[in-house]
Amino acid sequence: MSISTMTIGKAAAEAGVNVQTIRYYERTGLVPAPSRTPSGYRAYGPDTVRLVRFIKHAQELGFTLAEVEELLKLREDRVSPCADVRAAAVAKVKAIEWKIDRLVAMREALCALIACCDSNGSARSCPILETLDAS
Amino acid sequence: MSISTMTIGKAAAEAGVNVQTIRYYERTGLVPAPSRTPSGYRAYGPDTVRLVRFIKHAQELGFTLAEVEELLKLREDRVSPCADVRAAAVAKVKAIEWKIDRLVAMREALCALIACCDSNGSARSCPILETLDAS
DNA sequence: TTAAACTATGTACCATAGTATAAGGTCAAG
DNA sequence: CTTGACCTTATACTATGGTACATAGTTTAA
Repeated sequence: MSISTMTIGKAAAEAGVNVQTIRYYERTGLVPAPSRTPSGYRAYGPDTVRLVRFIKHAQELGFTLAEVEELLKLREDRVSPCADVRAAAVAKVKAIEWKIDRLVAMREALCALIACCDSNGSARSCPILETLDAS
Repeated sequence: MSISTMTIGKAAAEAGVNVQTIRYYERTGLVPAPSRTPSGYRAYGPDTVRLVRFIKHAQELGFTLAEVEELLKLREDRVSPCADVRAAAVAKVKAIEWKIDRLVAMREALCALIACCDSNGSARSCPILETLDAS
């Protein structure tokens, strides 16, 4: 194990996931297979920790692993013919903006609910369903 | 089937889901069991369609069905002692704001990627991982 | 009045994203 | 030089969110 490489246990701890999760990502091709020590132990550099953290952050935002893979492909392909890559990135931005808009609407609805709760008025119609109803 | 009630097929079509999905939501308690026609057919009013659409919208924003249930409970409980409900709503708002912030960061990263793609410069480091790295 | 198109229940299956377990090999500390 | 904490592969199991299928009853339109 050279300097600045680590075992899977260390990498998993640093990334805040468990060991099996990293192996699962490797199996599915989301995280590249690392080099091995002479005895067969996986030897990870800090990039893998960053990558796994990225995956977790993206998942918390509601991206599936398949979508994360797309995002990662954008990064990898950015040197090659730009047209497709750019289109994919633009599509992702649109999807993200749609999510942001809907989350903002949901926040407004919840804040209205809280305000209504504060003023303790009699129960009228719920602002959540109303706001989210508009597709 | 009275006026303004519909069969499960009609309700599912209006909500844009399939029939089994509504039955699944009923089984899990997410959607209330509707009244039945004499022959045992479920008779839905327009509220169910709205509810199912709400669930689908919330899911698209990355909320799990369990979280959707929480959101719906906020609505139902809003007449009862406000303290807990308010706290739950505030917590949800915080979670939503966290999602918004991260999505904005992700959008910025992707826009930077697009800009870099447009200017067609030589490949430097990827802005996606950098921006999302900050937890 | 009968065939198509719906509905009912119940059970089984699917994809996604892991998590656990078994059976064994490796390494570092006492 | 062994004990315990780590690593290996392989396989099985879990939870979530449905989806499909089998079997049967109902409704509707030609």
